[in-house]
Amino acid sequence: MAGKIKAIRGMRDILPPETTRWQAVENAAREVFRVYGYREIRLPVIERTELFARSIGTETDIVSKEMYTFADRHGDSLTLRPEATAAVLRAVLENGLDKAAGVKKLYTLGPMFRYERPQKGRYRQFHQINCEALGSDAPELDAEVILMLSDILKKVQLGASRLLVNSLGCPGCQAEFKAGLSQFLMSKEGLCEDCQRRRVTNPLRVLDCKSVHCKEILTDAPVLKDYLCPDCAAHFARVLELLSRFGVTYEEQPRLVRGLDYYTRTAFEVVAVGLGAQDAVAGGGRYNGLAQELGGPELPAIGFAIGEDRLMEVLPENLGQNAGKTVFLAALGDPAKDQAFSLLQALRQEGIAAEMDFSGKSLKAQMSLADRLAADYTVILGDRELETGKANLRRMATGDQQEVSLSLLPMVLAGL
RNA sequence: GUGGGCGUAGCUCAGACGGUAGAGCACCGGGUUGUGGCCCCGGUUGUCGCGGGUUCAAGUCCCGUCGCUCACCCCA
Repeated sequence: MAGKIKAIRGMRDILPPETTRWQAVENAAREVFRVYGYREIRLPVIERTELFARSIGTETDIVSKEMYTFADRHGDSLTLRPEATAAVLRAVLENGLDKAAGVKKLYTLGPMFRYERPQKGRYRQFHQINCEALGSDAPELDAEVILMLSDILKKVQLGASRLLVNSLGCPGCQAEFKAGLSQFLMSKEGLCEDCQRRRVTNPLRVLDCKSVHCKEILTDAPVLKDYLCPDCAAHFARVLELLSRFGVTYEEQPRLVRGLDYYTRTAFEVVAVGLGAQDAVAGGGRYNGLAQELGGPELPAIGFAIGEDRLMEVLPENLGQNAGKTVFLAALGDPAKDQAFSLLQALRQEGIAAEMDFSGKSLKAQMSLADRLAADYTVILGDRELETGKANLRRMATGDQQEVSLSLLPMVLAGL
């Protein structure tokens, strides 16, 4: 144990049967994306460091202290992606996808990396399901994206959760709010150390400080909603109206600002109960200025990320475990084994999950194995069966057994 | 980066005052010369995280170290 090489800190193996649940979630997401017109994009997990620095914001925790950054052999500074949006946008601009007609709807799945101290629901390599809709500032799109997220979460049977929404305004009103907030914060004593720094560098971040003392001070801080310009206010109202119309329950959360600098207007988060401190299973928002920030054209967009690792923690244990039937072939003696192997392949070609033992176990041991593999049926094949041309077909749940002609077995099993 | 808890068999864990390592589960075999799940019997598995110290003797005490975990922070 001492000398064995282990997975590195904050990274882990996801093993069966757990992987079945992951597949169920990913399949559900793909299906929902399909009906909403989203298509998959696959991206590198490494990008130039500058991409993230410019998009996420140098003052954010992600960029300032959580990135896996290293120099490659040519001395270029590269970073394991801490999130997907910047990379999606880079790919869109680089490949000219933004020039296509209509709203560009993309999704992507995969690992992200952040160098943080691991804890429950927080890993250094974690997995996200991401979607991005680019090319429209219409509030209907905001609503659609949130509805789609809601559909996915419903489909995977997420239990108790809350949807928090807020509007961060456009650069215009957000700047005004920041100024007002800044003034307010500067006039206050006793903010925590972090917030004293943040009130200068990024006053919005102070709003979701967890310190009870800071929260107290913030109770009569200016509220973003009061600062929204008419356009932003109307946009937000329309989004909320649509959510209500489709029966999505949400909570307005005026303190929700999120950790990335690029968000504008709609921001939202889904928190699950029973997850401990890291309870956000999904989060997202609009990022109208990001494309230009990255040297592209004006390209209003909105997206979200689902944290798969966290989501798994609260989903039903048996998610996706309703596989089709399994057949086990128990063979006695070499001639029967040989025959069984042919049958094994015949069943598999029919799409039936079939297994047998190659090691020459006793029938008892093979039955036991069939049981542990959760076989629904076991075919027993020995010299006697080879002679009569009929195998014993045993239904494991009941123990009922019947003789079936060997040549008919694949057909009979397919029909069960 | 900061704090708390914990590191004993593949897994979950027990090991009062230091005396030379156990249980359950799992796994393999037998009870049934060709029939699983229950039951019974037998068997395999450990550098007691690592290093050092105290001691006749350390899983047990002390120091250090590494790892895991939860929380702060932050976020998916």
